[in-house]
Amino acid sequence: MKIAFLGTPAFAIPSLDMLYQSGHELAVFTQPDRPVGRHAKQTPPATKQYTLEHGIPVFQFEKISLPEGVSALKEFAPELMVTAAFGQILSAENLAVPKHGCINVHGSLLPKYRGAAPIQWAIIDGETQTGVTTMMTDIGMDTGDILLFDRTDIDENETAGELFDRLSHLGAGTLRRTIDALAAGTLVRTPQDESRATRCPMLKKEHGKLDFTQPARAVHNRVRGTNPWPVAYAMLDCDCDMLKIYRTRLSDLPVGGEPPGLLKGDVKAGLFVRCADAWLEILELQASCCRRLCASDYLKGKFLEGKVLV
RNA sequence: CGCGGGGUAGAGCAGUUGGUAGCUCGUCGGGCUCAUAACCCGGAGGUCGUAGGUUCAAAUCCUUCCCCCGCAA
Repeated sequence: MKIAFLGTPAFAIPSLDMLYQSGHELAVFTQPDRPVGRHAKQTPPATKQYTLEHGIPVFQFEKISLPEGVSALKEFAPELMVTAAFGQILSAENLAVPKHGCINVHGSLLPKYRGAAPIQWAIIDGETQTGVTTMMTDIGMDTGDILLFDRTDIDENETAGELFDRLSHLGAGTLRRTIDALAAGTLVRTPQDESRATRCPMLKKEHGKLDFTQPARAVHNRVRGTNPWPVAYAMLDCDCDMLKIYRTRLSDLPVGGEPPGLLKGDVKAGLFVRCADAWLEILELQASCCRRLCASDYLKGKFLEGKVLV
């Protein structure tokens, strides 16, 4: 089948690869190269790199809904469009191009977690199960009819990055089954139950700010859900240094009347921060001057006992 | 040339009124102990990122370059 694939970051790669390996005629539409890193080096998105390695035509538009993008799409004349973490809103004009319409691969069990960061929010909210849904894209934000889905459990310590990776591969399988059903004419469209719909916002840096007056599990979920981006952080009150916290683990250490944010621990025992109801063990962190370290390494050269995170 | 922090034993750090290096952990050996990741004693391990300069003398002052990291984008 002639398919226009619209996707941008690594999440889209397994789906794109599946389509490529299946022998479909592909063209990839993605975002323009963006400045990345400390020196703002222009970097192509993951999907573009894939196309360059496999000789697939690639088009980059700031907004594919503008006339330029629409005409490029029409020129390719796909029978089907597939989107996976594309990052742009499609117009009715875009959607009208392919006769089979547009299938979106979404990282949640719709209608829950519509929007830009479903995987991270599922973890931040402490969900124990999530999945991938394929749906017919319409004008709304992830509101189209559901086609197929796959469920998966979320591990108690799984990070957003790890879940991202798993769901991207799970989604490739869901997409394959969806396209097979489309080709076989057995695809069933199920409207979303609006009463059960939830929407999640795009993640911003501020979403990584930790609040130790919350229960340890909530803090733990925040840490997991914001790794690898934007990454949970807190301030060391004594020297105003920012600590990024990459990994934590729930702990059953006995609690007394300690204030929230209090740190304790040593090289042997590990590093713990007091949350509303319990101590949370900090496993991996990074200060602004230093590289990322596991807590016991960090404690070799620092003495945090009694200091407070805010 | 956007702002800033940093490169010192295997690891994390201290040491900048210049006088060839210390701490914590690890590691090796010994001891204590019913025993131990606990405790005690001792040892090994560093051309202090690179190149050059100032000086009787540089981890420490000046200059070049390389690399790492936080912020901002």
